[in-house]
Amino acid sequence: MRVSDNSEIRSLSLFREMADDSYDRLMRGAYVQNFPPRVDLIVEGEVSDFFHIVTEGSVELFATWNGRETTMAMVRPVGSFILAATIRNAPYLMSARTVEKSRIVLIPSSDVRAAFSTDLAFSQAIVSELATCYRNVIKSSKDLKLRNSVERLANYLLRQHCLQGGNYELRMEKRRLASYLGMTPENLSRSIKALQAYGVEVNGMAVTLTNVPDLEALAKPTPLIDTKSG
Amino acid sequence: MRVSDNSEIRSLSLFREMADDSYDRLMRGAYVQNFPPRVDLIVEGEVSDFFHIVTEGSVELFATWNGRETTMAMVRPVGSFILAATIRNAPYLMSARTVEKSRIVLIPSSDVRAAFSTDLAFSQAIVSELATCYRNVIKSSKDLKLRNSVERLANYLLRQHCLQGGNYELRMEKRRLASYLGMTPENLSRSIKALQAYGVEVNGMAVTLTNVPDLEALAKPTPLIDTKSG
DNA sequence: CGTATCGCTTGATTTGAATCAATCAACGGC
DNA sequence: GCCGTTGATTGATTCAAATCAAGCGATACG
Repeated sequence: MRVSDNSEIRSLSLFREMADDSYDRLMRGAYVQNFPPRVDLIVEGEVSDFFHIVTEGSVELFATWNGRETTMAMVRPVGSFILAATIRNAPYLMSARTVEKSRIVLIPSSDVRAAFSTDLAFSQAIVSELATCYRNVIKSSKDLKLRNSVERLANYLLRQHCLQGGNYELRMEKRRLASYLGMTPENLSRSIKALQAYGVEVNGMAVTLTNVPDLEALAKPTPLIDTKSG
Repeated sequence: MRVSDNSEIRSLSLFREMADDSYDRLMRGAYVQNFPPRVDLIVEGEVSDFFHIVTEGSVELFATWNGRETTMAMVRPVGSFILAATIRNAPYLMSARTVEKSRIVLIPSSDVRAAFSTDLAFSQAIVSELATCYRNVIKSSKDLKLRNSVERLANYLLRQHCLQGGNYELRMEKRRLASYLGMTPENLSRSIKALQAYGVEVNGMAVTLTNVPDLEALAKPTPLIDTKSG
């Protein structure tokens, strides 16, 4: 299948408004690749070769320093990553690895930069995308600096409840969730236990919230932190 | 003075490449205002009316939740803030207040959006600016999640040493610095004391680093966290 | 089928950081 | 010059979270 025929990609807000010829030119150099789980896709510090789009599976973005590692984000279909490094032609700030078997579209960074320097609609879509990403990172910074670990977990569970509805699945291993939320796996276990008093039931990957009002009273969610858009 | 005559602003990377007529049109609706210290310029949650540029003084960006408050950034001449909210026409995620007597240029948000939808050069400059901002926030997120408070302080001191050179000034109150670094004022005091063993001397606002190699050995700075660009 | 592995949980303990409390120094206003 | 306020420091204490250690349960595998 040619990448340019992939309507899933074409309908992404990033590409939706692009002129047909710019889009086709951009996708001419792109290719699709399948990866098994636990494969390193990019390593922080390397210079950006490709812009990545996840069409199947899931990818973990993480960062390391001084032997420590932390999960920064999970990217699921259809989502992209490392747009800013691509645009700036700068080194990646995060590493990426597949969590499950995944299907990734790779678009040469230079093609992305070429397209955005000629196509106004694409340039504007990138502005919009970057502004959204930026605001989302600001939100997680606020989450980290203003809340303790139980509060972060409570708000995370409510956000997922809102996105997935009713009884839902934790869509990542608890160890990864712990790292994403900025705590240890041990502490995540204890935090879950602490939230049982607020109607949180977690069995393996299955989550049930039996008392949303109480949980919200504790979590105090606000759109200025908890509504992730884009 | 007409704002459009202000070459300081014109020479910002954001406006440098703009066509003359777009720039003039954009600045026609702009105005300059002087504020005393401790004035609230914007409050988080409000919808973006103006894009702000600091030409004199300094502005603190901070965020609040549930009665807590944290300093997110300091903006100094010539720097801008709240570009993403302006672009997205979305509520501010942070509040801003003047720290000293400050001179601020205010550009109506709608004018910024109008300019960027017609001027490709401006649109590209915004892409570049947002990508930089985004990467800078990712860096501070990594700083927060991967380092403890002494390590964050040590790296902060080294970054400032690099920017300001030799013996330099802490350009903000210690209480604000503490909040920015994600710790209490008491703990900042203790962290400074702990770094005396690594050649850090702090007298009031004056900082002297007498043993940079040792401090670097402790701090382990990396461009992937500590080189803030833009 | 047993057993090795891995992730999760639980309890005990330590540690880093916040809080509480008191003092001190600098500054501005009267 | 003298308070009153504000920010910085220091010490004592508390608390949240990390670490250490052990056991559990599921899954993979020889």
